[in-house]
Amino acid sequence: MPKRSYGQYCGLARALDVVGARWSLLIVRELLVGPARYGELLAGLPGIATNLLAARLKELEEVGVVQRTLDTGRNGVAYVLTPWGRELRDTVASLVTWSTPLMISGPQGDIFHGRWLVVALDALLRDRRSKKPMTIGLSADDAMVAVHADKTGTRVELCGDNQPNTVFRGEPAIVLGLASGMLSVEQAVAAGELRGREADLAAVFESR
Amino acid sequence: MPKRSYGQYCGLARALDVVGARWSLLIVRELLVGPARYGELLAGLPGIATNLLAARLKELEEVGVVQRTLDTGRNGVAYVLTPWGRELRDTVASLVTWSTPLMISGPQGDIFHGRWLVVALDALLRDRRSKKPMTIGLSADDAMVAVHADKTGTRVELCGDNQPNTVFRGEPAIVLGLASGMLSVEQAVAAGELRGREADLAAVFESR
DNA sequence: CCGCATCCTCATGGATACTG
DNA sequence: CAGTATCCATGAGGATGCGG
Repeated sequence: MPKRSYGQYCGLARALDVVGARWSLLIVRELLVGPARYGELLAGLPGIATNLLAARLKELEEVGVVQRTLDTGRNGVAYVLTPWGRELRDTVASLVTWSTPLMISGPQGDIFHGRWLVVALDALLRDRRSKKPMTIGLSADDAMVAVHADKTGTRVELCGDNQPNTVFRGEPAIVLGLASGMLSVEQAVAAGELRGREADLAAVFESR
Repeated sequence: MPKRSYGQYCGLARALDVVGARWSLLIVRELLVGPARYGELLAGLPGIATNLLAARLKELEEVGVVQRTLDTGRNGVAYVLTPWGRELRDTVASLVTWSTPLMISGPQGDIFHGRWLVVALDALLRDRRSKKPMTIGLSADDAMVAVHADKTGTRVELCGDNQPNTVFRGEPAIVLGLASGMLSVEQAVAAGELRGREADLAAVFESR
């Protein structure tokens, strides 16, 4: 909701009037993982200026995408997505899926947070009806894992090499509890599968 | 592809690095309907500055979303989406679907082009597996039409009132050739259903 | 005329300092 | 910790110029 509206009676244009501003969808990405404090958002959005985060949060709140809530337990406020805001999960997922050609080149010096895997894996694994076989690679600690998914199901393999972008090989194994269908955002967060290892995870990509 | 990259190894961030700039997705919207000349894009994107359109087209071409082609027939260049660019149809559709709460208030002075209906109707009617019943309203010339879609199928009704945002009523009729499943982008364009009446169509919205 | 390139102004974004 | 305030850099909007 930059003051700059496109002024077009078109769904796409109006949607972009609301979430098309720089950083807006990335804030939504952070909140798709779960409620977050201001400081956590700052940490999860490396590169954002603090005044911009404050401004975006205010805008997103005014238009009904984000809501400020009381953070019971720790005292203070936490930001949460409204039900309508949560529906942006589809949009975020489609962009993540679309971006795979941009991801296969590896990090290239870009910052990585394991937290982002929650959204990325959710997007890539969510609709297995699209039968396209895919391989998702990720490295955690000193191990590298490949998740192969096709119409026959999902297999997880341990790879010998730790470098991102490696050609996968190695013997099958079950690692990190990754299994077909378990990685809805809510499940992954609830299971705590990723929480503790966020700092260790290093790369995700899909080859197709 | 603003020079400003988010610098994050995250699918969403990299996607937004490519199509997150202002006007980029609206250009994609125009090209989803079909190839277009520079002047046609200018006309279809009211409010864009001509230098910005030129810049965006160059960026989108460099990253492989758009391609310049020879416009055989009329001599000159035409802009087309690459296969990868066409895959943004999913993203655009999800944003259009998400935007419906922003559309029910009506045009409110915003510009409207019937051409945009091709993308909007494609998005709203494309996946009838999501069984949510919906009503799409549109007015053409002096008639107002309601398309009701639910799990039982699609009905088209003619409404008595010409004003956008009217409560639908009236006797059933088939108007404009709107029928379930006929409105893939390609079909609508090929059938010329909308081409000739673009200037007449006035509103589309969904109530849910 | 179409397809841009240039120039100028101002809104928006980015970095950092500061405050309740 | 959770933001504001400030200042500078950058990108958008609008008018206009210009070559093919």
